[in-house]
Amino acid sequence: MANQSSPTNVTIQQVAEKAGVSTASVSRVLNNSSQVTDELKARVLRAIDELGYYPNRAARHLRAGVVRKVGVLFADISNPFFTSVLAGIESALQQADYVLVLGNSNEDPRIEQLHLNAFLEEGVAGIIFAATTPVKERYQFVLQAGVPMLSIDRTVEGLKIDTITINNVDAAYQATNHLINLGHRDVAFISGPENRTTARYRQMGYLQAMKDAGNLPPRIEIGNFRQDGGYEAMQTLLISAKQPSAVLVANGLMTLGAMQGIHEHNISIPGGIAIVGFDDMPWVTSLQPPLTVIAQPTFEMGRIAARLLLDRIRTPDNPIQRINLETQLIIRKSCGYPLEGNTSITVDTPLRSNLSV
Amino acid sequence: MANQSSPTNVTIQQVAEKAGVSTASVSRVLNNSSQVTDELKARVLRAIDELGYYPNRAARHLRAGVVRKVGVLFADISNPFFTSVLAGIESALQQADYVLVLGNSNEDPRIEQLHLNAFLEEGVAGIIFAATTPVKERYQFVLQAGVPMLSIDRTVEGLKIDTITINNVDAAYQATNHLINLGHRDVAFISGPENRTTARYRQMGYLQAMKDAGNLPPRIEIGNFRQDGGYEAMQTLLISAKQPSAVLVANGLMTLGAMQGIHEHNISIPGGIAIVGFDDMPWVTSLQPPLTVIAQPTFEMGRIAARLLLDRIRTPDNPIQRINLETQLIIRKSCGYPLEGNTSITVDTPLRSNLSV
DNA sequence: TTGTAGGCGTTATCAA
DNA sequence: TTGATAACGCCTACAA
Repeated sequence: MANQSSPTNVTIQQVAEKAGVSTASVSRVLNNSSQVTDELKARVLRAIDELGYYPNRAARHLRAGVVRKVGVLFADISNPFFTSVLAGIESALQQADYVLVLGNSNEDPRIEQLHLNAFLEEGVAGIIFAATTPVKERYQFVLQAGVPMLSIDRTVEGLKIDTITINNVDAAYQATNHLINLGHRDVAFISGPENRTTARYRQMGYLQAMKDAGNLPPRIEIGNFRQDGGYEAMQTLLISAKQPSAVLVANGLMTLGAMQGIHEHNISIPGGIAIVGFDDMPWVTSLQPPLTVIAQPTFEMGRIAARLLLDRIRTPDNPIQRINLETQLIIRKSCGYPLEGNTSITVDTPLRSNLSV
Repeated sequence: MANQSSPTNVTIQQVAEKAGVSTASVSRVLNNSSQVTDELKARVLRAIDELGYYPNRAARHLRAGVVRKVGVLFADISNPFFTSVLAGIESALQQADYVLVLGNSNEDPRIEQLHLNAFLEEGVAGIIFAATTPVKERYQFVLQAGVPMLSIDRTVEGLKIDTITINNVDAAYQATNHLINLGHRDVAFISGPENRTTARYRQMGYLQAMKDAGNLPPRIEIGNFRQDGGYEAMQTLLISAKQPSAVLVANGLMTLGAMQGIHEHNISIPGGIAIVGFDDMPWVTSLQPPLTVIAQPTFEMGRIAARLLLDRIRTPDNPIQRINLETQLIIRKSCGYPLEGNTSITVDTPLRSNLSV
């Protein structure tokens, strides 16, 4: 009894016939609109059940002109950071009865364009994305098509769209400061690709903190935001003439690579080297020692992004919002205790934000 | 110049008018079908460009009755295991020019039903899912609607659908054997929820290995497949009268929890306790020591699942396939070296499969 | 080669 | 309260 070409081919027509009513009545029952006799309603519902009827969204959408569907385009869906954000988005969309269409650009602007086009054709009501490039021209056509976009995690300079990020500068500043307060003077920074705004801003925070601490000499290695990048950057630091006594790593995957590098050199943490990572990922408490990290509210970030986008869809002309979320420096054991007693940061307490992007 | 309610509201009509041709001609250009004058084509394309026209998929789908769109419904999208599978699916779908609609059931059968309904309404051509329950009746209605399903990671007994899993029994058997060959006699197993087929099969493999090794006494703790579950199960084992000398953990997140528990008790690995985990996740090489694990081919699993489903969509009446993928025991440093010299397992070599589900 | 027109499944308007 | 019908945007016979 396999269905031929088109799945779910029972229509409102057939339901109407079976129930002995008009299609209009069936429609009314479906949308439980106002006035329908209980008797009629019952007949229709029975017919629906017996036939295994499902409304066809394509037809609904065509008719209504409005679509409860949102496109989500990430740059690397296997990065746990994005995964967690995705979970937040999914949660909010589901609550609002929106469907989520997912794409992965894999950091490739070409693939990104493909997905954006597919989203437009699919008729999504809005798009949440993490841009692969900072070139605003690549994204204009979506806005021109009347589809609102929301940029998450990264910013696209000059593009007038809602944006949700974390306080990158401040977060890196505080983390660096934490290390400096513990007595470290040689604090290195493993950064990310320079065309990524997150990398740039975090680097700014790091540099500022080093400067404010009396012009300590900065030391920066650039990684690729992936595990191998963190590993290699750490190698470079460790085999250099003068090893840093502490290091701040700009994202979660690179932190893993860096840890591996440190272990392989049999250097103790925090005795031999102190380390602060980004992202409070599931594994950080299982590392040895448990990691001090800058926690981003990833799930919340996704939730807020989705809500903001839905608002925008409803009221397109509201003022553009750029939301900057607070991070939290979570102190565990990878940095040790004060070498000089002057730290003011408390364990597990959110930081004040006194710097902003 | 913000668009009102409906996005992308320029239609084939308007393009036709602007180009001074009929809608049929525009359509022909769009689907670059056979015969159209280059001159006409050029005019149409220009009009399309100037108006920023995008075809409306709802209308197309309504017309065509067939949809290049697949639903993916996972039980926990923030579990990195699923994330990696998802990446594989996305990759295959994108290649085939299919759109991916994502849902997260959060292990809740009610939400699962909601998503399945939404998928049907959305008109997906097929569904890939990880079942929240083993009750086949919950899924029948999808098949009755003519939409093929593919079960991934888990099986739904009695449901005649394509299924793709790993050789759970064999994998657990081999891993347990590895520990036994290293001289361990008290090997515990941290299992998962009993209504999950993966947990059941892995447990079977463990029990069989213990039995085959001369009826070694098994010891099983049930966790929830999440991090806290692994932590608690490990606590129970460690504070018990007789600590096991080795433990096998049934999934990746629980392994993290177990590691944390071990570290907190200041027990050395593998000296104090040996551990083998499931899933070769990004973090396992950064743990101290690097973890010996059973690696599932997660990305490939997703890819194969997507391809299989697309095949099924094209040819619905082909015989049902149940694909069982090989795993690989990757030996690192969390089990130590042979206490009695009789292991036959090589580092990083795929295992033979001599047991099957 | 190009145009006309009907219909895909639904909902909303209007009439009964 | 219920029914008939037009329209959403697109594609494809069929006609010109």
